[in-house]
Amino acid sequence: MTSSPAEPVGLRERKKAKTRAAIQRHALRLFEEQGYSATTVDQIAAAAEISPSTFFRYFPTKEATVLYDPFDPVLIEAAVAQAPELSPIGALRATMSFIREQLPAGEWERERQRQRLVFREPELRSAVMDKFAEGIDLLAGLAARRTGRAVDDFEVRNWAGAVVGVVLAAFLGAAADPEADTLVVIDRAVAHLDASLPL
Amino acid sequence: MTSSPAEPVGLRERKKAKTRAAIQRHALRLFEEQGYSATTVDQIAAAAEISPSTFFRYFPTKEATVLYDPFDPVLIEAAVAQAPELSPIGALRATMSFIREQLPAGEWERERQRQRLVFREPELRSAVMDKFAEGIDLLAGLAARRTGRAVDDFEVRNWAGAVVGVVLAAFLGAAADPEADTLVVIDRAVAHLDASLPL
DNA sequence: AAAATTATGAGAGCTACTCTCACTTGGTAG
DNA sequence: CTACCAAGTGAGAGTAGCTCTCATAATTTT
Repeated sequence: MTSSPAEPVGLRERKKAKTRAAIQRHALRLFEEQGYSATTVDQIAAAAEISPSTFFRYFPTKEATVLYDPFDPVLIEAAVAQAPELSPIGALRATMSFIREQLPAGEWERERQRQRLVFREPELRSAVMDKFAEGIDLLAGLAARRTGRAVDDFEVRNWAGAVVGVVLAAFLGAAADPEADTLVVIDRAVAHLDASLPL
Repeated sequence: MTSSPAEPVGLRERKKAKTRAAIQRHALRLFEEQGYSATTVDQIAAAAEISPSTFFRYFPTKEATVLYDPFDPVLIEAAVAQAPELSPIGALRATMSFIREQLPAGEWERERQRQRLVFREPELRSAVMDKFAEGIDLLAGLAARRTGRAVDDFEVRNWAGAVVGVVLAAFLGAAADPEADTLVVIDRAVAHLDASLPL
């Protein structure tokens, strides 16, 4: 029984991780160069030097190559682990500082590229929206734990919805302006919301 | 003051409207009965007694049969037309009362069915999320006009994001509970937001 | 080194969606 | 009323995403 996504040990595991990374790298590059829908799975497979059928063993769909984010679970963990005396928004903002400090510059640049791609291509944007919906549950859970309220408390859920909405608006704004620093824009947005709708 | 989409005049137009309605009706019925992905376009076409190629002349994609809402533009128009002295949230709430009063009971029941379907099927949910993103622009425009601010004003966009987020959270909650009255739930949510984050 | 496990590739098949072309039907002008 | 034009339709071919199966090759394990 293999364990959780720590670091791959056997040769097999390492090879798999490498193949997965190669597929994603080439996919993102091709999408950037020729656009998302103009790029076929066969092209990605050819670039990554695997067969098309192998592609689908690594990613369930073409769009998963863009949506897949190995840092996601790490961030959630980091958010949960923030000092318990912080308010929900405080914890959120602290997590964002954490990202900025911890993530190597190269990784962050790639992450930005991914974001631009996702918000530019309509097909991908709708897929991402789903993640924002999940975010409501996630945030409600986080806030409930910190404030001692129930997860399905009306005010908690409403608050979580407002936060996600504000972040979404900030993202959409930042995606349009390539100069904008996403994290700064989001921080400003949640700070402003927190000032009038704290929890 | 038109409460329903423009009425077709010629025989041709009427026939087209009828075909479109038939396709959508059969599609929704089949989705309800067998699930969305288990239903093929060919089945829908057969049920509506048209050829598969004709299907795509009426709807660009399979999911469009669920997403297509002829009342959408009517609602937007209604929202814009609300008394100018109302606050943005006031106008929004007034528009919802308007829906309740104007829409025949049967139509509203069908609309609820559509909503349930859309939030249950993951493929459809992500498609709908895109509409919420559009909603931010829409609301920002509405609010900007009513308050005399710019559409890309930071507070206006942030407010619009919060409203959409809160509505989204309410929708997700209402979709889970078949007893809930969607309009009431949404009204409560925006009222609560308005109390602390007015514009 | 043999055996058990697992990754891979080739290929067949399904479905959403696009495009072209010939045919029919509704609207209209003479 | 007829004759013509425009618009709606269906048949069929083709592309791409995605699934499934089966034989082969690679990696562990014994």
